[in-house]
Amino acid sequence: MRFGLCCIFKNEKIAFRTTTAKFLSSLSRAEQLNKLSDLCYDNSWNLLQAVEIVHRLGIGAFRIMSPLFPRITHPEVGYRLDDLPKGERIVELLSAVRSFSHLHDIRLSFHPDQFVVISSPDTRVVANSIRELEYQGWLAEAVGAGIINLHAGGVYGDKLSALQRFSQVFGDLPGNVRSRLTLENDDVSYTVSDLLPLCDKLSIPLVYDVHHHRCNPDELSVEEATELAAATWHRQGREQYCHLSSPKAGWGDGNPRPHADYINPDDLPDCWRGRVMTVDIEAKAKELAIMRLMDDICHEN
DNA sequence: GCATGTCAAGTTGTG
DNA sequence: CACAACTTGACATGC
Repeated sequence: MRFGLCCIFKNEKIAFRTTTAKFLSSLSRAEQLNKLSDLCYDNSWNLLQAVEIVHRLGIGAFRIMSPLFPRITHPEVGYRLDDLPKGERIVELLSAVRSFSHLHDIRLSFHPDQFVVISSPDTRVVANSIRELEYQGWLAEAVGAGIINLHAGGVYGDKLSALQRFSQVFGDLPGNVRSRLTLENDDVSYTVSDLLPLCDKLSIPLVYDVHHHRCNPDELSVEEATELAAATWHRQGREQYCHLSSPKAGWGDGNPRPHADYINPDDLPDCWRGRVMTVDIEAKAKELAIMRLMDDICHEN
């Protein structure tokens, strides 16, 4: 079992930068591109540092934050890498990330944020989502990331119609996105059993989030969901990918959805132990939570 | 410096 | 109806 870190660190000195469209719009175009160039260069450099640190810590996967290149798909202040003064040096850094990750078997992934909804009935939302996915597909190719993980989106009163729209848009996505796209069960709407038929039909691997499953259960047990999700990966000869977190407020009274700082080892399903799989750890204490969990598992028995 | 409000974007459930 | 929650706070601004 390999563990994955999501986006940022708690203690390590890695700080990804960002900016706002509002601030950029106060600058001339040349000033915008200069600022964005520095920022994207810094973020690419930090990404290379990040995968090196991850490897040093014995962590086997890393989720890359979506806004690595902030506002790149924004309608007013958006840009292309070619537009940036340091564009070529940025490409070299991305290439270095790919080489390092490949050499040391670090699995890289993306998780587009909540604004990417390809099942929306609103065509503008879908168009924006496709633009964002095209950006992430290109970036994933550049850094050697194999996964772009999405939620199914809203229900809009009818899950089947929503999934039908998902299916149609999926068919029109560029190949570098489609080959990386995965679907994850969420904590309010779509369960593993909601998604499995679509995953089977479109050959989309299913990322099984056990915390979401516990918040939003279906008729499947954790063991069954694990096996059924595994099949969607193994059919393609790929290693299964899952998500794990612990509830900040515990499993008793209160909202179990917010994530705790650390992982309670009891929340790690028994049937995951010893499996060949990747488990992204969604915990506020970031790499510290992963280190502690690996330590806890070591000292069990 | 440091505190505070703001930041492109969607959808749902809760109080 | 406002707001939190979601994979994740960082930055701009004003004192």
